[in-house]
Amino acid sequence: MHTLDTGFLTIDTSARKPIYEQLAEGLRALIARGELREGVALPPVRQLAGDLGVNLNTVAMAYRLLQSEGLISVKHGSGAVVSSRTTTAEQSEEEMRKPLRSVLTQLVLSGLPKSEILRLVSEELRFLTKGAK
Amino acid sequence: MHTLDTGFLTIDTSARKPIYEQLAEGLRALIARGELREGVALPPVRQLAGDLGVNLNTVAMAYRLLQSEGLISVKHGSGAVVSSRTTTAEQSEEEMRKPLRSVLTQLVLSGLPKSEILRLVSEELRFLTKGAK
DNA sequence: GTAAAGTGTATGTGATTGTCATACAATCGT
DNA sequence: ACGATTGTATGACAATCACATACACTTTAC
Repeated sequence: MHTLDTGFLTIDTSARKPIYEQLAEGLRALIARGELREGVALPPVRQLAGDLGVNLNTVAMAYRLLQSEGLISVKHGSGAVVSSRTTTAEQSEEEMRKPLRSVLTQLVLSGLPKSEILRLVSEELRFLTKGAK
Repeated sequence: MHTLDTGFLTIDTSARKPIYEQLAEGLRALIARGELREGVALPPVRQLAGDLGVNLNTVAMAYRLLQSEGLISVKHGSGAVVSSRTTTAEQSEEEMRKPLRSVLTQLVLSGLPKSEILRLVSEELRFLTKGAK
């Protein structure tokens, strides 16, 4: 498994999912958990790219994606800053359910009992909302 | 939103996710819920492809993917049959957690309260394990 | 104030991937 | 056996991803 890591972020270059997507996902998690709070500056694209060993444009793409979700504010010449802890673009309930259903289906098919799945979910949720203000 | 539909399966051609992946996902869900039970034959690739308006190879790719997960058995000349209700390849706990965390993160960032998320999860889980034997 | 350093952005290239059209091969029914 | 029905393999084309490089905006130092 080809993985790149900075301590805060881990990406798997052999995964089907694009690097810039994995990066956005990792940053999203950090923002959700409050490890990157509103107003905090994200590392410059070159620095993060260098740390991970990927191209700076790949990082830039992740930043633009997060910006389009309303989570960060990117400004040419200055940098990127966490701007919010909630996404702006609101999605329909069905759009939220579909990925959830997909993940739960996988867990069910893997043979995990319902109770164990619920335990996993609760644990992850607790972790995610730990740093809530 | 460009969507193709057969009543049982719905795919979104404008989505980032490949069609064959969406197809596999939909079929996985049908198997998990027990709407496609062990021994039942899947539609021929040409039929499903025709119904959806996609290429037969796209459907064939989905079938091969499901076969590699141990859910169905595909045989040249005969067809594809549901072979199991649990995936064979077992994944580490971390491999199962990662997609779950990603989905939950999205839900949290969308502003949904923890209680509401748990309700969603329970509801989907109940639906998924409804047709359990 | 202006230059240099530091920041994100735009452009173009090669490799990979997704979807398709078409031809091939295995199995089943009669 | 033969034809019909099924999955499979091959090759073409477009879209996407990650990269190298050059560009443009902001801040800092002096």
